[in-house]
Amino acid sequence: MNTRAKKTNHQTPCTLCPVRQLGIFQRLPEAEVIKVQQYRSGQCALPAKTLIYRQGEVHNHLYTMFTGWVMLYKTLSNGSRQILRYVLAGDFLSFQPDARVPMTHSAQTLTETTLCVFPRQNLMQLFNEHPEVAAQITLITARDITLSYEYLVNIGRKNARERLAFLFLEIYHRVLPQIPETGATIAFPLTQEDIADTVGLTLVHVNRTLRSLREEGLVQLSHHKLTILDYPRLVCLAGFNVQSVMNQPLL
Amino acid sequence: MNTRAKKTNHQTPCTLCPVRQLGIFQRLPEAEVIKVQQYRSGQCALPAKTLIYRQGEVHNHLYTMFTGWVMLYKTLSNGSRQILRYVLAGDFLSFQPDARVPMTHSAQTLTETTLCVFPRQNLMQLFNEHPEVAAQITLITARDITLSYEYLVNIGRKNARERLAFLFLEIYHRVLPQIPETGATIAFPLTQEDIADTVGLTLVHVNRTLRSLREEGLVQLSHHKLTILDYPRLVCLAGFNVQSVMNQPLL
DNA sequence: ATTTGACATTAACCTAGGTTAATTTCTATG
DNA sequence: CATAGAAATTAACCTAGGTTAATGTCAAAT
Repeated sequence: MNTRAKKTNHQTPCTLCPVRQLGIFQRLPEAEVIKVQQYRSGQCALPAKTLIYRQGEVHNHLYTMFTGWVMLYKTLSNGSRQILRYVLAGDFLSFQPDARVPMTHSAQTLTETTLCVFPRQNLMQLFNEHPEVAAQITLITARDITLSYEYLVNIGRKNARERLAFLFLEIYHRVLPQIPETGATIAFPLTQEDIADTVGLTLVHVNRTLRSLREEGLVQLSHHKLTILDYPRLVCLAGFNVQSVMNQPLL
Repeated sequence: MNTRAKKTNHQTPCTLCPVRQLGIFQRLPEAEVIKVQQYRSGQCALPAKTLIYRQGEVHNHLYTMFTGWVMLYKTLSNGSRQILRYVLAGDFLSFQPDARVPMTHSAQTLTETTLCVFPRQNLMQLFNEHPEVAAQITLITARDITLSYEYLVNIGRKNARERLAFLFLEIYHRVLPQIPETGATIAFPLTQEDIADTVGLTLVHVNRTLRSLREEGLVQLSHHKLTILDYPRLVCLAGFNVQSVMNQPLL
């Protein structure tokens, strides 16, 4: 967990950034190392399983995902964990209302990850100078809420098979924004325990449910590869709607 | 449901608005009637149980709650319902990334409600002219996500008693931002079915759980009045944290 | 090539919460 | 004040998913 962040040798220009609309962001001269709060350059590369920030601690940076997978989660006093969201290329990270208030959740990399770092202090200045960026941030945040609401429905009102189907479709469409062909495969770095903590089940029941989905020829998940076998039936089972999962255009 | 919105006789000046930070908003010459899309003045009063907008339909207005209770919810194809959030005085309503995309959830009044209406078209203009407002909107949105994440934990990783305890504390603190004395009572317009659809249980089990909480002297809920009997034990049971529920100051 | 620890898999058993359905308040309305 | 519909309450029974625990598989590290 104490691994140092590495400044990437090759600094991608923001014009090539997956978050193109945020290209107005100035590259910043410094970044940070996890936890230790040490400054580095505008992009930083983190190994898998690195804690980016921890629930209950103050954190003063904003990030944009360049590559990799990050999960946001909360830990309860009884030790259980609820995963809130997976952060993928182009997504925002660590946006909370007040910089002085401790983070209400933790963030950890699932895979090797490259982040773009923005010190939080400049945020108000940025809003003043670039209202389009402010609007963009607001829209992205609104999208995040929409997704979060989908998660609420998923956990609150669906059974195990429906919950997994939804999660797979959500992730698929965020990784590859297209309708999958039969047999389409993506990398899927979550463990079955991660899946369980995302959809509000136990890992044992996730395993049972995965078998059931596999036996019915809906999806195949093994060795961290996810294959969509029957997209239409999966969409129907999950009650899935692409809109709720994708970033929307500007208003 | 087709009830007309009434233009309130007495138009409260924005300076007296519960959402003080949004005082920069111009009062607008027109507002709207529900669904029918008919325009009225800047504030409108709605009776209880009125649909403000419906999931799947395009909706072109933004609202601020002046008084009353509104719930946001999604309906599934199997007929079940997940309530996403209760909107109280000072909160935002109907903010979605793209005005052209149909709403992903519905909004309905629980009580008599007064809303302040802002046509969505002016939003980008507003961002340009008043970056402080943009920042404020962004912060409120960020707070909404924080709350939504609490709901995820509540539904995904807590048992029935914990879920209800959390909901009661959340609502209490949003209605009356203070630590309740023993015996403190607030109006609580939700039915047991509403509670069930909020916390991912059935109404029968909500009723059982309410009895259990009452018998242990934690809370009393009857005739739409909620009484907090043992705040400390309730906080402990719910794993409740006030920060996650309240609006934060400006950054 | 082995070891080690993290993941995945399965089975047996159990319980929190769901289902159904009947009965009892409320509360709004004429 | 009578009545009807909505909301609350309760009981009996049931099942989806949880718990525990044993075993198997895989990939990184020596």
